[in-house]
Amino acid sequence: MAAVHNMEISWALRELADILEFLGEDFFKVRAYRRAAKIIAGLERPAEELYRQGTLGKIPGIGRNILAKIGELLTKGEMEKLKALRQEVPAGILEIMALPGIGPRRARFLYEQLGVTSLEELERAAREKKVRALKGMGVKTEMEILRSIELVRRRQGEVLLPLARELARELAECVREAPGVLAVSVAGGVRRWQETVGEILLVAAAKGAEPVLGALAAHKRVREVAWQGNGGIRVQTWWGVPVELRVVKPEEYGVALVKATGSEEHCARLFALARRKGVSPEDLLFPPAAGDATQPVPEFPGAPLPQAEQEVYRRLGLWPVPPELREGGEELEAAVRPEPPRLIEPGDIKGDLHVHSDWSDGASSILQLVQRAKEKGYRYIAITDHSRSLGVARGLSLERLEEQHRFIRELNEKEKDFRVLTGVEVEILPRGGLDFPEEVLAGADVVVASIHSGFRQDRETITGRLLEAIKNEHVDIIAHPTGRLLGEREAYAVDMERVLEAAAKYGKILEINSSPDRLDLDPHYARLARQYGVKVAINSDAHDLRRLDEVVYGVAVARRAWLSPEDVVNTMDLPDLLKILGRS
DNA sequence: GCCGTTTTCGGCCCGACTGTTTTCAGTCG
Repeated sequence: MAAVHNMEISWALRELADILEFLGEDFFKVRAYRRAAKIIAGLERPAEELYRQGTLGKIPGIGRNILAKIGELLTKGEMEKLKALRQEVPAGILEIMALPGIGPRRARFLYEQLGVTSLEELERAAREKKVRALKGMGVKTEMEILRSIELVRRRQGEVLLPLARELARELAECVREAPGVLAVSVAGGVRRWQETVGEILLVAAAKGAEPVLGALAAHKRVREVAWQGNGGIRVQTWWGVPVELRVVKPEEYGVALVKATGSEEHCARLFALARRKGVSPEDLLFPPAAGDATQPVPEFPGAPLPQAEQEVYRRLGLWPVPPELREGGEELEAAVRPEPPRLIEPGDIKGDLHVHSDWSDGASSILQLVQRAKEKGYRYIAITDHSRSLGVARGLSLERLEEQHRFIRELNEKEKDFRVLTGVEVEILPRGGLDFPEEVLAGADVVVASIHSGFRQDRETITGRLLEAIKNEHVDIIAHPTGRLLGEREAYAVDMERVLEAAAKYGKILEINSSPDRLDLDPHYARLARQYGVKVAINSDAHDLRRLDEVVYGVAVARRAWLSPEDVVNTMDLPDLLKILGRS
């Protein structure tokens, strides 16, 4: 593992971009840094490796300057320019600039007019009604600022799942290699595939705790030790996520993993059940079996559980409950039944119905996407680039769309056992209606419709736009139905029950968007979808090759919603799928 | 900042929405 993680390089570049933007630097320069940050974050291999090989600078978007800055970070541990700029700009201003509705200009204006350099100071100024007095700002802006600050506060300390998984993987590896460790596993929200987490829990089995605790404390990602003792340690990391490790005696491993993985509710009910059944704590002691330590952070939802943990559930007369279900709902009642539900697994997915290519704002060519889809074992993939009105995403004009569909049809003539579906992600326009005329939509294999504008419209308006799209006979799938961006933007005001009702009536599919910052539908609505008889599609919405793999996050959402393969359209073989899409 | 190869300088990003305003600046996707 590289010493400097790709994420860390990406963060540094992004911070550089933010500061330069605040300072009023040229738009294109700022964008260049942002692009580079995104490119580095999307790399499949450590940038450090590529840098040493001399191939990092060959990637489009990484030019001489940015390459040199990355080099500095890799060799000296910091970027000179970033260090210097940090002196110039108080860190809190970047937080102000990150508020929705506040860009570089307003952040600068607030700073100059009110002298605010942090969220706290801005909040005070807003409460004292000083913001509304400024030129160009009013009561609404002031209220909006207070609301956004509230939102930021609430999500503080929560990170998206992929970041937590990455950190957990590194630290678990380190623990596994510590002396005397028999097994280690991540637990808690990460293991339950919760969408965001506030901490990472690790459980290890070892004869002696001290050397194991010491190994974690000495890890390079660890910033400081919060506490240590009694077989446990809690540390703060440089990535901002606290990590707690519990080291238990080998025979306690299974039950310790159960306790550390389930929600409080799940565990309380589980151990109440044990008492009712007269199962003593001694009856629940199971040491790790051979092979229990193979994968500390499960690679995909539905991965096999450690034997020691399975034994705990079996001893209580239950089938081993998958971590994604351990939320304290009805999973324990369900688990007394002889057969566990057949939850969807990544291997059930036969294709992706929402993918962007370099024809619009994707980074990869159609051929690359097709190649990767085949490698993943898919039978089909739909290329669904943006429609014309989404300018920033280089939305396709009518002519470009037709050209692309011609290209794809020609491609299919050479394909055997694989089908590239023509598609489009068509804008649901702010005033209602769709961005392409009927006859164009009629010509596509898959029409994905979604909202990218007018997020702040009222409930009636937004719901109305979605209902209109659902009623359109050519629309197949509503993508990211609530529009939320985790940690950035709340869902728009939508009456999801009416949307589901309409989707059921018109036979439309709702998406579980697998992007880790969307996960939209969420488990609650995904489950509701099934109750309404609405099928879902688990799509990646990938903008590059690597993100095709994010579909596991969507599968995790579906599992958390108790969905089976038959609830999900892209588990179907092509003929059945085409039938559902009305294209057979 | 990056890129190109009719190149080493000029193009790259644009339309819509929002809140504040009577004509527009700032923000966003």
